[in-house]
Amino acid sequence: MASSEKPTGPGSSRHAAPGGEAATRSVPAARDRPSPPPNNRLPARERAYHDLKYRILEGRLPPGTSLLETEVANLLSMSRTPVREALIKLEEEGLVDVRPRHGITVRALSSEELEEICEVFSTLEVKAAQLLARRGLSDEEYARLDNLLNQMERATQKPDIDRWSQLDNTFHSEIVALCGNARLQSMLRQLWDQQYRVRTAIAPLRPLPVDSDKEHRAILDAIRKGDEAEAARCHQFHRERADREALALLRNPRSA
Amino acid sequence: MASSEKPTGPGSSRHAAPGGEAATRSVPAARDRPSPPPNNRLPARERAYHDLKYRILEGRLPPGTSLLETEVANLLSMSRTPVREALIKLEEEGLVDVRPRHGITVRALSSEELEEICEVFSTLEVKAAQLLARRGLSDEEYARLDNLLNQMERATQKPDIDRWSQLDNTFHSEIVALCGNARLQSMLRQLWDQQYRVRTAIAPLRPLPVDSDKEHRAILDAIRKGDEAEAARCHQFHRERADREALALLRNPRSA
DNA sequence: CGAAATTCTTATGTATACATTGCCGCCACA
DNA sequence: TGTGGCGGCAATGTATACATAAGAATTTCG
Repeated sequence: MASSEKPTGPGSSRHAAPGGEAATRSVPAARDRPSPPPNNRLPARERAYHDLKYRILEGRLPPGTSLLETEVANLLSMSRTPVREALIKLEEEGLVDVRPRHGITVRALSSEELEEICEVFSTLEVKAAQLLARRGLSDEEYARLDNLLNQMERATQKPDIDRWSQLDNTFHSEIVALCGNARLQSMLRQLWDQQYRVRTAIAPLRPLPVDSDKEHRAILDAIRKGDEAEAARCHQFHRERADREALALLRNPRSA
Repeated sequence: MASSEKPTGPGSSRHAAPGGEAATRSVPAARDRPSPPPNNRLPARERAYHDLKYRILEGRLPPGTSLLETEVANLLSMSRTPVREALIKLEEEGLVDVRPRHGITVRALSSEELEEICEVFSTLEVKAAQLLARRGLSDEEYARLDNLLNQMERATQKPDIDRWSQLDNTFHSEIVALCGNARLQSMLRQLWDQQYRVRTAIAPLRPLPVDSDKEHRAILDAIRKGDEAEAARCHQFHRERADREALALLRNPRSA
């Protein structure tokens, strides 16, 4: 629920950056690589928030890093006040721990916590697929998703895992974005951020995603047919398999 | 007006997590009436946070109320700094809107938003029941839940709707607390707070909860048996019926 | 030598002063 | 009468000064 991107705000059109990219896509591709902090004339608090979040997600402030408020303020060349305010948000979002006399610490997820997050994440994403099946897809939307899957299959064949991962993120986040429940979307977004580092860490280690490609097809077909139960089942199957795979990769530290 | 706090004893927050660092965040005896702000020697920011949250949930700051930072600071007899920090958290939790030159506004949920929240809430609560069925219940835990249901049935017969509602909250929050997923629990807690005013508003209007009593039994039985699918199905059925009822009550403004 | 108390350091919590900037109303002009 | 610009106001954003209290270090007493 980052206040910088209000999910539903009825009249909440924040003074958008003069970049003017918002109007092209109806839905800002929710989940993807973290965007670099906007250098615009944003208030310092926002700069601090985005900048810190970016550094954390990118791993430039790795888990366990611990800094004093003053150090962060110096790092960002501003006073402690906006830094504190940004840190409150980051803490609320679960990205940092604030321990009153020991500075702030970039949160490291234990594998239990990661599992908990995965569980919630999957539950909600499955729900999104189900809702989308209920809501239905326009031809245009279907074409877009179909196109994504085609690209992914091509990426699998090359193979270009990096590109595939990116498309995969897009596919999943599109489904969530289209499902029509903004709250669901924003909660997933937050959980995504919390997992981000881990996911990117294991992405290159994954086996060729042929299974995923097939499962994605099944999900899209079920959604297209408007078969809620089937969509939920397919998506759940997909998530469970993928999460099992991911958690296994994490436990086997073959990453080094 | 029996506002007897602490319905759950000190033994209820038994998290058998292997990691010893479970003390990251206090486990606020799940879901219940909002507790009055602790007058202890808490930092001002915390006082502001709890105090405002309490007032909002209790309806003493009704939706739509709008105040300037300075006004809030005066109201709470402290400077703007801790107030701002508290407001950031409240905004992040979706309880207030902060519009840069117009002060803060206590958030009013549209019925669409409420529906969205319900959807997410139900999804997660059903998951909690499923997880709990998987994890299993100790005899002591079962006895406690069983006891709750007995009390509820008695409350239904009297009838004492107020007490029933309170027990109902306890039952549901116990299930969530026992399910073992702390993240799930905290997200549900937050969604609960967002719905709180609405729920309490319609609670007295509901018909006699005989259906709910039966459904609760079915849920508890399924959990006891360790039948995940059945537990999920029962809980989902329960939630869907209850939510439908609640949303219908809301649309018919017989409340006046 | 060890433990406890006391002082000392310093990070944080809070207040306040100051800068900034959006907003409102007023007035000139068409 | 409607519109657009301008000036003043006042609320917020930010910096900084100060109070407080948690740890750390040191010293003293057993």
